[in-house]
Amino acid sequence: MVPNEKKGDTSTEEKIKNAARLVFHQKGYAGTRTRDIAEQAGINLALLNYYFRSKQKLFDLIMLETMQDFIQSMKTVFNDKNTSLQSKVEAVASRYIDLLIKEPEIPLFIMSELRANPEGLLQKMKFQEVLMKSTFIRQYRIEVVKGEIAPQNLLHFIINVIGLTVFPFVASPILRSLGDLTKEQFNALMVERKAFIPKWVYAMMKVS
Amino acid sequence: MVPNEKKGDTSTEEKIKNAARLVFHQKGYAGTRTRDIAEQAGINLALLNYYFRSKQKLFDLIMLETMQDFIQSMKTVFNDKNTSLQSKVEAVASRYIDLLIKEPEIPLFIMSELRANPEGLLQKMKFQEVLMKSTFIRQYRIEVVKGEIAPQNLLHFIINVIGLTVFPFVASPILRSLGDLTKEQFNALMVERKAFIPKWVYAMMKVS
DNA sequence: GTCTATATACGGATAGAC
DNA sequence: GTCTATCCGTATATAGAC
Repeated sequence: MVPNEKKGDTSTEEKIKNAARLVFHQKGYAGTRTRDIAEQAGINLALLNYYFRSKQKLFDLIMLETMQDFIQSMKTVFNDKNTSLQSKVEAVASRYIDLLIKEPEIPLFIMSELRANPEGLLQKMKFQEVLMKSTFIRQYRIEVVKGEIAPQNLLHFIINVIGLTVFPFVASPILRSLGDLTKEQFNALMVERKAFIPKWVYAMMKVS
Repeated sequence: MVPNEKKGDTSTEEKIKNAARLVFHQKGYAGTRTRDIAEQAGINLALLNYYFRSKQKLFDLIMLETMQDFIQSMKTVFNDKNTSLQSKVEAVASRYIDLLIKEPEIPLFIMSELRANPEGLLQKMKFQEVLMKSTFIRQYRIEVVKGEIAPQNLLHFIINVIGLTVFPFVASPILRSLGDLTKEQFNALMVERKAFIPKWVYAMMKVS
């Protein structure tokens, strides 16, 4: 029987990767047992080592892919020369919120694992280069010069856009408990924010 | 030799607790080895179990204390009937930023550990009651009625205040890498935010 | 109360049959 | 490629001497 490796996610290797992504995202590296992954994938524990050599190697792979997905999805938006700064903020908020409704554990996963591994991955991803040299940032600087935006530190702007978008997902257990919200009610609240965030950010950035 | 139990942190029990707090906050429950705690405390591993029975019991204690400290420090602010809403936002931002500069790992610690343990602690802490029945929230509602604030969902207001304050500390590895900042430069940026956040929040909340 | 030595359990990884 | 059985290091926890 030839395994259907091209059909997408049915190959054993893909099943393991998908299971690993799920479990690692939920429990982090230290909290995950290879046995959990094997069970989730519906395969035998030995196969995990057969395909990926070790827990660490499998984790590194998932971590890299996760961060790439998270960044790559924004590169296009940031560097579109045909859209205004404000519409870029709209696009970022909208896309991230859609993504995070599907995979809400990603930010906490990335940030938790990054505290252990300080500089390793961050430089490899050239995070700084991708964002800081983008059209997005150039447009921001232009608006500051034109007086449309108060001349605060650029990082405040970035923190605010990302924070308003991502933070509620990081803190969702607390927020859901505070408002006594179901998962659906919480998600609806996040969808509301898609329209608010660009307006909010612009209002903030007029403040000196 | 009588151990100086009253002198503060010199008793063995306190030494272990302080070490445990430090290590758990940095590495989380799963990532921490009891040996790390013993070493950090400068005591023998067996003493840890002598005083606290198990890793789990010690962790539960630290977790509870950490969350209480985090909430308790705000109860006073939230319920002060003699200060305006805006000055409460100022006080919250200012106090949290001071606290987080001293102990920046706390938010990530709480949120990471909360994703595992869903409802257990949150209800025990009566988070909802403390905040939702506070003077802070009553004043917010009054300003909405008076038309000073656009009638958005109350949770957006809370998410925004807390998010703008806490998020940068959660994401600090990424942000520091983005801006190529030393710890000191990062902290200075956070101090700047003390003054900005109340202004920003007010500007946002006028937006419909 | 504090130590050394040790029991016990658990998790990652491999050997080897099929 | 996939399984069962097992090895072996590591981590929590306890026993027992001092």
